[in-house]
Amino acid sequence: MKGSITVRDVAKALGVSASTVSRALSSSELVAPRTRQQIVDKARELGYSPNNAARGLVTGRKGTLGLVVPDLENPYFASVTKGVQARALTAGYSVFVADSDEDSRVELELVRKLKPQVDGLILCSSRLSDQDLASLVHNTSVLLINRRMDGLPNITLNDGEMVRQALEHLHALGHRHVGYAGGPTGSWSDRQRRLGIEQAVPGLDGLEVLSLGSFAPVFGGGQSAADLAVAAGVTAVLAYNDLVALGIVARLNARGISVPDEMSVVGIDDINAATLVSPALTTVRAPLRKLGSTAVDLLVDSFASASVPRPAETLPIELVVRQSTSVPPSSTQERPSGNVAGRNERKSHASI
Amino acid sequence: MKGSITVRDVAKALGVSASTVSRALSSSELVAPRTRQQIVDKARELGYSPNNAARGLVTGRKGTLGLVVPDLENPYFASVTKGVQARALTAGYSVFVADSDEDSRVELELVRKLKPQVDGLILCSSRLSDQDLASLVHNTSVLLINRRMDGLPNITLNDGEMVRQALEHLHALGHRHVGYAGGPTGSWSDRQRRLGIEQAVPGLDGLEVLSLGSFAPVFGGGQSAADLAVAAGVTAVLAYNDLVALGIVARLNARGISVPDEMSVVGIDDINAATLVSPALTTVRAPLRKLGSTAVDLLVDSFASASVPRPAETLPIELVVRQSTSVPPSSTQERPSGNVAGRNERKSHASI
DNA sequence: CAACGCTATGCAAACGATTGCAGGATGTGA
DNA sequence: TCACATCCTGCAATCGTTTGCATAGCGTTG
Repeated sequence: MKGSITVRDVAKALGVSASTVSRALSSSELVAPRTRQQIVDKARELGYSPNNAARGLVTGRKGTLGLVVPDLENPYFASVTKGVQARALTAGYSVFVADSDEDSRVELELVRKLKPQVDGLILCSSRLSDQDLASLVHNTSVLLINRRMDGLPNITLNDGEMVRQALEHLHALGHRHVGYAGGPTGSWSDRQRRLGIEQAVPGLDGLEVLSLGSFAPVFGGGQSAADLAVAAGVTAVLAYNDLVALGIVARLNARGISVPDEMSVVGIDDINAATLVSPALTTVRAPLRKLGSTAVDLLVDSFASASVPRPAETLPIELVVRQSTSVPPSSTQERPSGNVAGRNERKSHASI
Repeated sequence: MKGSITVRDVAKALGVSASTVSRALSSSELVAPRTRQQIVDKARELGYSPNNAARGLVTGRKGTLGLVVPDLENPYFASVTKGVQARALTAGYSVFVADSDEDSRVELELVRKLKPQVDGLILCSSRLSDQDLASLVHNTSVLLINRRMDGLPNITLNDGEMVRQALEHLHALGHRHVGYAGGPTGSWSDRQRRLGIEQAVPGLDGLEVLSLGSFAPVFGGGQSAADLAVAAGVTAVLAYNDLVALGIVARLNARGISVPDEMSVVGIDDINAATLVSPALTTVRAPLRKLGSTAVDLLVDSFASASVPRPAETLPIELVVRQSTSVPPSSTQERPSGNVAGRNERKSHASI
């Protein structure tokens, strides 16, 4: 900060002017090749690195991006952040990371604070209301992850395809009575997934999907969901995400119910922890890092051609079969906890 | 960004000079109360917000901090990052987060790039060589987490106390033959822990601690360590961190060796995943978020009184007993895999 | 009433990089 | 050898803010 190397220092060391140094390091064609090489070498030798603030002052381009996530400790967002960070680095941006702690008021404050400091803002699974979101559009480039809003560039996962692949897998194993441990109310992704379930069920002969309710998207949420699944008498559970699935598995284990012999469990996301537990979790892999890196690409593209927003992008996903799913217990075998909840009469229909 | 309001706009609107506006909005006492009120009102009315880049250019204070971690997806660093972020927010700083991907060359590049953009840099578990690190000291305020270097403010966990509490716990349960699944060679923390083991063992009657080797601080590292532990014939393993411990537990489970009945396992850190598995991990809790928030405090303090560096700080830790530890199997009971490795003859001595 | 002191304000020079414009060096062709 | 085009390079202004210095205005006091 104090005695840091400036473009002038490099210039003086070579007996050229500051402007030549500046040109040599950016718009390469306007300077003689030999001079340029000398400058580049000298700059590296002196450890020169441009002062972004000063550059931003004249160009308007600040070289920074902002990323707001609900919870850095959630492995989902950690992976997305990692993807954003890596891609931003190669694209020449530094990134401000902010954690809203799942609080929309904090998120709004963060966005306000970050806005004037960045070239663009990435909002991941934003908890902001539509109108708050809309008020940002005017002065800033914003990109949404896991949320859609007209006029804003965004990127989402194919939620419908995720649940379809999971259900197909369970159906193929022979399961006909499946519970869905849903995500938080108001979650855009959860809505998409319930929609996807409704669309997938008719194509899967004899399959019935029962909503177990809405749960916090964390380990504890899964623990509560587990008991409801047992009570409902389903043979398999599809969870909103891996953390919920892990909670379910843990709770079933604790109750002495074997996974997958007595109950199959499928997660979504394929976070790292999915392989750390036993049985390892069958899940639908979401390319989380790619979600982050693509977000950066789209945002940076939108700087160049602000007028032509790319169509909303959807990333491909993939089922990963591990040890938490298997064929259902033979129908003659009695379930330990009994089947108290009346089973839905309708066949081949999701009661979501 | 384009037509944003400047201090000059506010000045013109009131017929005063830009300097007066600047002063009114910062060093409040130098301007007449009435004028100041007018300026403040007008500024708010026009929606003025200062351009941080321009301010940073002249004051040198940029209002930003930089944080470099080896891997954002590692829950350890995710928690530290969360702590840093939260504390920086209340202290009025935005924070650049960068992920070095465990690569010291990448880390050096990141540091170079971040250095001129921030008021201070927090390096967590830096992989940098001492000389690279030393070269940064000159121009920048740097704070080290989990590493000590003379002249640099730093904060570390009490590694010696961590292993001591873990060993005391195992000793109290009756274990006398304990393996240590160590961290990566060259890790400052691992060295401290081995030192701590040597110091703790003499006080624990009859205890013998055997080094199982050095392992990558991840799940896979633990899996390899597990087999060595069984071969060494120990009744308990202390792991370098929770991820290693989880790997050990998983591998033992896979081999049909019961934890904790046949082998006890203790981790370090208490990451979230420690409770997600079964058996839940007994571990030594490290206050990771506090590690991050304290780091910010120390760094910001160092801005004010650069000449008086605070003494190196060490955070308290705490043993958390869960289900992965128990009394050792009775000595008459034969271990499944036999005890092939000759047991160290020395009593009450760590062969670390 | 004059001289002095204090306070509030303006002027202008920075900070470091970029960029339009002008001018110097060089080479080519007549 | 001269004119002219071409290609590099330097000068200087600029971005928005802060801040040392100068000064105008005012009140106070002897």
